[in-house]
Amino acid sequence: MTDPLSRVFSALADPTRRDLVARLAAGDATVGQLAAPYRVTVQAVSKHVKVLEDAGLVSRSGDSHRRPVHLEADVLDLMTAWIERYRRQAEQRYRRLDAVLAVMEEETQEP
Amino acid sequence: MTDPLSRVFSALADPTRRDLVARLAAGDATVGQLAAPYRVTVQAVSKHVKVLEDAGLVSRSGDSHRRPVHLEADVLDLMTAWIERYRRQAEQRYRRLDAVLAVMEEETQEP
DNA sequence: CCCGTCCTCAACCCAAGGGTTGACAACCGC
DNA sequence: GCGGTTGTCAACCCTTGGGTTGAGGACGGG
Repeated sequence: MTDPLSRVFSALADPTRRDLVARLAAGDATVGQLAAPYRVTVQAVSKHVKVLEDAGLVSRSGDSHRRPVHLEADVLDLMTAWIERYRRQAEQRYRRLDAVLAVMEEETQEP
Repeated sequence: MTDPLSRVFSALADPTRRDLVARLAAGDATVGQLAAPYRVTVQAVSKHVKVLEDAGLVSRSGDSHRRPVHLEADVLDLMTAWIERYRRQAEQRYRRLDAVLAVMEEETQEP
């Protein structure tokens, strides 16, 4: 599971991590702030943040100890690009099928 | 992990399953046809298809034994909706930050 | 300078996931 | 109706993943 897309999808497969992303969309935050609302330990949240970081969804620019976690929204586009590609392809198939059905309908009406 | 969004993200976290989706976007196919290109056993592919089905990404309308697997593209919108929501929110934050910086710039120029 | 706070690393536990083999049910062609 | 093809179920292996506790490292405010 070394490919970037798998990491991103896998990172967002967890509800806690999706919640982290949702909250980080509203602004940067430290690990402590992020961990506060949950009942899990700070260590667990730290792990989650690391997973998000490895997926490129999040960054911590500073080298300080109490550095804020920052959402990297660009990576989200990677997913949307993948998804949209196949959604559109499938949609096109439907349209083509509709066209075929329309032609068939026409042909039955004038033999 | 019972929530739909987690299931969808988790389903697409696997490269093989993403490939299945990609191929199904081009048209329906049976499990056998789907399994052919891979080196894993048919049972493994059958499992993958079941995961996609549980996530709602795929359906098998017929009750026949050799029923074709069909991509349900609508579910992909569920993900895009989630992603876009937070991507835009983050984007807005940037714009607001830019606005603030612009105002600060202006104020320094006319004291 | 030093104490408390904040965070991470390490080791471990248990559940879930992807893979395999083996058996078996259901269908199709004949 | 029978034999081969096609797909799924079941049991099992091993790895990954989320969680915990325990220890320890690095700052920051006094």
